[in-house]
This record gives sequence, C-alpha cells and structure tokens, in this order.
Amino acid sequence: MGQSIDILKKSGLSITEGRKIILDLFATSTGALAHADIESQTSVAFDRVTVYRTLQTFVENGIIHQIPTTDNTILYALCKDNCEAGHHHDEHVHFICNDCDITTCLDNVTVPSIKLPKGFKPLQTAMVVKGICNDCRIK
Amino acid sequence: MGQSIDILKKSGLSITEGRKIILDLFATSTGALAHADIESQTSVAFDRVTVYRTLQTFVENGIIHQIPTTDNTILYALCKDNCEAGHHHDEHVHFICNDCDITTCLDNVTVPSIKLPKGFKPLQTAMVVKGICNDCRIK
DNA sequence: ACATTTTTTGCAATATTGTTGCAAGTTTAA
DNA sequence: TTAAACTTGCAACAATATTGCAAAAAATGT
Repeated sequence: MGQSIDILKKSGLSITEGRKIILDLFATSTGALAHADIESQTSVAFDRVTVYRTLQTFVENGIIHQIPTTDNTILYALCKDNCEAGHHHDEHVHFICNDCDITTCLDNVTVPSIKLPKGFKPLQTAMVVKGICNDCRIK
Repeated sequence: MGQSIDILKKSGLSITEGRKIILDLFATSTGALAHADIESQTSVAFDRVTVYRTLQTFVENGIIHQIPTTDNTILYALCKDNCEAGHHHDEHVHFICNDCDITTCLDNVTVPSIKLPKGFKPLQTAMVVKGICNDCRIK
C-alpha cells in the first residue's frame, strides 16, 4: 500500500508518519472528511495543529480538494480518479446525504457550464447536491 | 422603508429593533453577508448571540438563505426577487469574486438540473462560482 | 552511514467562533 | 393596560482556529 507514499513523492513532500496515516484515511474512507473526522478517526492522536497544517498542505498540492458546506465546516476529499492521474482540473459534483450524512464525490458527474451575466468571469465552480443517497434509499 | 416590517409581518415574527436593522442591512448590502459582517456593520452593537439567533430565525422563515463556502463561514443573503414574492424555491447561482470578495446572488441564473447516478435522489442543489466579477474586471 | 540542513511536529498561549440557561426587557394580543 | 408570549443580553462555557517557538524527524550531500 505504498500509494500514499507515491502521492507524497509526486508532490515533492516529505514523507512523514502523519501524512501517510491521514492520506490512508482518505483513501479508505467512504466519503469526504471534515477536520474533526480526521482527529477522531486516526489511530494515532495528532495534535490538532498538525491536522490543520497537513490538510492545508494537501490542498495546496492538489492532493485533496475542499467541498463547501452550510454548516461551518469544510469537507475534504481525495478524488480517486483525478488525483491518481495527477490532474485536478475536472470539476465534479458532490452529493451530501441528508440521512447518513456521507458526502460523496460523484467523479463521473461533471459540473455543467452555465451562462453568466455579462462581465462575470468564472474560474472555478462548485456544485453540491443534497438529498438521499443510494444506500439510504434502499434501507 | 417599511419593507423590513412587511417581511417580518408576513412571516408572523415579532417586530423588533434588531430584526429590522439586520434586515435593512441585508436589503442595502451589495453582496451576501457573513455573521461577522453583520456584527461589524450594524450601527447598534448587538450581542453576538442575538445575531446568531436572528439569522437562524430568518433562515427558518425563508427570509434569507445560506450560501456554502470553503472558508469556515456561512454567507447569508436576501434574494430580492424571490423573497419579496414569498417563494424561496427557485435555486439560483452564487458568484464569489476573488478580487473584491463580494458574493452576489445571480437571481436570474438558475441552477441547471443534472443527471445523477442511479439511486441518488436530489432534494436541493447549490452552485457557487468563483471568479472575477464585472466591477473588478473593469478596474 | 553520518553529519548538516531543511522541514515537520507538538506544545503553549491566544484568538475567534458557536452554544446554552436564565433573568430582564419588549412585543403582542386580549 | 395588563398578562402572556417572545426576544434580548449576559455569563459561562465549548469548540474551533491561529501563531511562535523549540524539539524531533526527514531529506540531502558526502
């Protein structure tokens, strides 16, 4: 499972215990993670500062991306397909389930381009859909 | 300018100084506001708790809506057209300017509907575009 | 493998942001 | 105008985020 190490190397980052563990957590996690999730779900207890800095580093290096929410948290996710290939540009839709609260990257659903009023120059678009996910519908 | 009072009445809320002032602030503000903006931009100094509770009440009553962000804040905005008419259902696109940092409701740009993978049931969609707004492009 | 440089981590202190209960003050409605 | 209902501010607290700095770990060149 040297995947995490490979990702870190590819970004030219030092390989540390903390980064490996946090990256592994993203790799094995079902959905997107908030800062608090990372603190509670890692076997080793990291200082909260370390977690903040690690997330920041990962975002800056395009390893994870942020998902906006309306609850004073930021969700972070590793996009399996894109990150592995190293290009982070494809913008995909995110789905937050109201029931199980898991946020999924719909890697195959691209954000449609829209026509903005005159003069507005778009650089980045986020699309977040709330609803009921497949698993919860079946239950 | 009894507009604020009308809005409050329509929602069956008590008419208080604080609610009127905060609602006026939304009405006269160029873009969306965060909690902190409201605390700093009101002439009268309200207790932070009052601001929290007022915003919550307004959201619950469909007077303002939330805009998700990736910076641990929630933006709130009064949608001129919709709110006045009393129906809050039309989902519109939000634009955050990277330069002036003003967030605008693009009331005329509706969120396009997208095709989700099998089983996902959408209930609500948010679309936030980051870029350069018209005013900043000209400067 | 080793020493040096560079980077990362954890701690401490501090700042900011969000929440709750309760008493006092306002608003509403009879 | 008065009683009931609701809203506000205060206090205490909880959670979240930021910064500087010294110790520890990782990378680099030899």
